[in-house]
Amino acid sequence: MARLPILQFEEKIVETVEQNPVVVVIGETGSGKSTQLSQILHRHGYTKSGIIVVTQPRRVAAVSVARRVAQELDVRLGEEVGYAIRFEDRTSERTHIKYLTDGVLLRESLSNPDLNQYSVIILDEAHERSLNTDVLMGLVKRLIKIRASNLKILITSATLDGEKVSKFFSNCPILNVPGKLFPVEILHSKDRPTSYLDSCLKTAIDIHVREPEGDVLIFLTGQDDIEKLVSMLEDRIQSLQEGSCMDAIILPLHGSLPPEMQATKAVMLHANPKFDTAYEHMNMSAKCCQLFNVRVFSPPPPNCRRFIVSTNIAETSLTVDGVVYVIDAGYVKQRQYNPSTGMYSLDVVQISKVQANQRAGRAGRTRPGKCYRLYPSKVYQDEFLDVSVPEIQRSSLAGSVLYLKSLDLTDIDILKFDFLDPPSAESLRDALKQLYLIDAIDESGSITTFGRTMAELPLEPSLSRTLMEANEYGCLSQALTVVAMLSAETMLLQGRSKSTEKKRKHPSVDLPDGSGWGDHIQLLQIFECWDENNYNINWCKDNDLQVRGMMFVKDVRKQLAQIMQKIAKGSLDVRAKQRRKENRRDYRNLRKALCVGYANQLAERMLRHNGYRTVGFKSQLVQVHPSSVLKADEEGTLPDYVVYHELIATSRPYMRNVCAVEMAWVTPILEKLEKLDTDKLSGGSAHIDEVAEIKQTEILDKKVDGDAVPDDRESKIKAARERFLARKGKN
DNA sequence: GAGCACTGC
Repeated sequence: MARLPILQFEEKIVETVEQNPVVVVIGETGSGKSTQLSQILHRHGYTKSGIIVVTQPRRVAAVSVARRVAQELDVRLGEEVGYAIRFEDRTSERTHIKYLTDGVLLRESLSNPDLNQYSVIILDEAHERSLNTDVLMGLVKRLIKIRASNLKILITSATLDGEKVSKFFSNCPILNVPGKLFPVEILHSKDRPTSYLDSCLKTAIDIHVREPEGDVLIFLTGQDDIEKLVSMLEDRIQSLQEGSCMDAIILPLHGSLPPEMQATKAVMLHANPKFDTAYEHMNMSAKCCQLFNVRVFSPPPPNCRRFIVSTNIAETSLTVDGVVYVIDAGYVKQRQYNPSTGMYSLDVVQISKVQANQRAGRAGRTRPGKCYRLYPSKVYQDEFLDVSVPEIQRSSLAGSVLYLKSLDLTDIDILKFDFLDPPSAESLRDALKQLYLIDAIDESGSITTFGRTMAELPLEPSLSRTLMEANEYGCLSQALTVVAMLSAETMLLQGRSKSTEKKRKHPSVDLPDGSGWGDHIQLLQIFECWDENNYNINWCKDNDLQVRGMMFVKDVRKQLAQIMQKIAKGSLDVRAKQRRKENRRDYRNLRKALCVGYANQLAERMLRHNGYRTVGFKSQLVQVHPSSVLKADEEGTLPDYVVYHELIATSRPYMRNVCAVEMAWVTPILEKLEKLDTDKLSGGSAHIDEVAEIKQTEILDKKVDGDAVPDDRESKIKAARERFLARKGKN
């Protein structure tokens, strides 16, 4: 193997690390930073005083990089070199180089905040700015003050972000390590196309007709566009394929393709020689096998060009060999959270410069390539952000804030926690409100005993709270199942594109329906069915459930059950097979526990129709998602109150995964909302208060569904209750 | 009566 570029910098790296507590390393693709930095420092004695730990944002990366390093050092994986990911810890007492996902490192620092066992912490791929990496950056910044004498931090980032990270760490030095990419010629379009798909199609055909062999990778935003372009390409290429040019294979690539893809991905990344066995074991459908084994991950037949039409999954998560041409439409689909409404939306946004460069780089892995950008270079220069908006500014922060509170960093004010890019004050306030409503913090913002326990569970706080309440009501086993199912929800149903939809003969007729109580109950019933069928894999297939998703649920459930056992310090009945007695008919206790956990995700039905308005947020009209199994009564009326798992704005604002609850359980929440004082919650943090005041006024200005609402919070809540009671009297 | 990019504990 050719010598990796990074090795020429070995002395420089060691010298810089020797003299500085923090070093930023800019390493382009192919520089070997992920595998070599740890080994370089190991060679220079940094494993004598502790372990060198390297974080990765993805599990496959942690595993495959660890495997590679073990190979290079000629040791057995899990001994001197190991890795730790969720459900799998392959390290031993002899481990001195350890790869892990950033989430695992956060969990570790929960029980050992100073991370004393580590002599070096390397935060790899920090430019991806995952929520966990951002929290870690804040934590290590604090750590180097405490452990100045015996801790070294390395942060790897992208060219455009290095200065900023360096500044964050008191202007620490930046080392540049070149990559091993071939040159990629960048071609910008003159104008922005009126139709991206047409423009993609034209560019792709031009390449196919004019350019020498080499695969084409096309970046689009989602499944819909991908399917459209695939069929457009098929049509067009068929019409010109009269021996005038080489053959073509057109392949879609996105996350909702069958689960076998994921497994294949892992196999490929690990370059597993047992590929064939693994492949048989995965029991692939003929189509999938064609797509992912024969086609995307192995070279095309001679005189044949592949067109891979992909989401940004091909940007970082997965590498397709043989790509020489990239077509970049310049957009990506991003999930964002709005803290004032509690609503998520999935928006198409422009990519950042870092993303654009990453995409272009995909053309230069095997030989010089070309990247066709369907936007002018002026747009790239003037409009694109340097780096994508970090996840921490696009997510609900309840989990992260609870985590930080539970660390008890007495020397740090959580609300002024030193983030590379701080989240908005509004977002922090929203997190505090959520935590207060589920008893994780008290009215002055201090973490409660409840909150500490909740922080130990690898779940969203609302679900942790549900488990704890369920434990009180004797329905822990059911609640464990529900929250585990929710953690895997997107992996459960088979990917259903419009074309596969038609092919399906019987759309899951045999699955339980939640007995009218809603989607959580249905999820519970589905798992119970599987349990009754002894976790039979064929049962999943018969019911159009992804096997991998269901297996994941089983793992999550087991992990959560273990943690709950530990917390309760006694033996709990967490068996899925537990005899379900009186609770089975109306799932009353379970629904009650969900209501307590989802105190911040409550909605009240409107008087005259089946629309709902959210309670506790700036009031909005929302609807039950059409995919829900929640049932109306004989008169066609939905339940007066529901809790929901998430609000998502697509064509309209929808509540996804709803559960019917009762008025009596809602009252305590309304009372708590009445007492809510965000100023007090944020512990008098000045900058928070300012913004809070402004927003408060905004919230109270809003009206609800045409009904004039008194202009203050207290009477608004009272009015809501009165309206409800009036309605109740009618029935 | 609708549809969803990608990760992770």
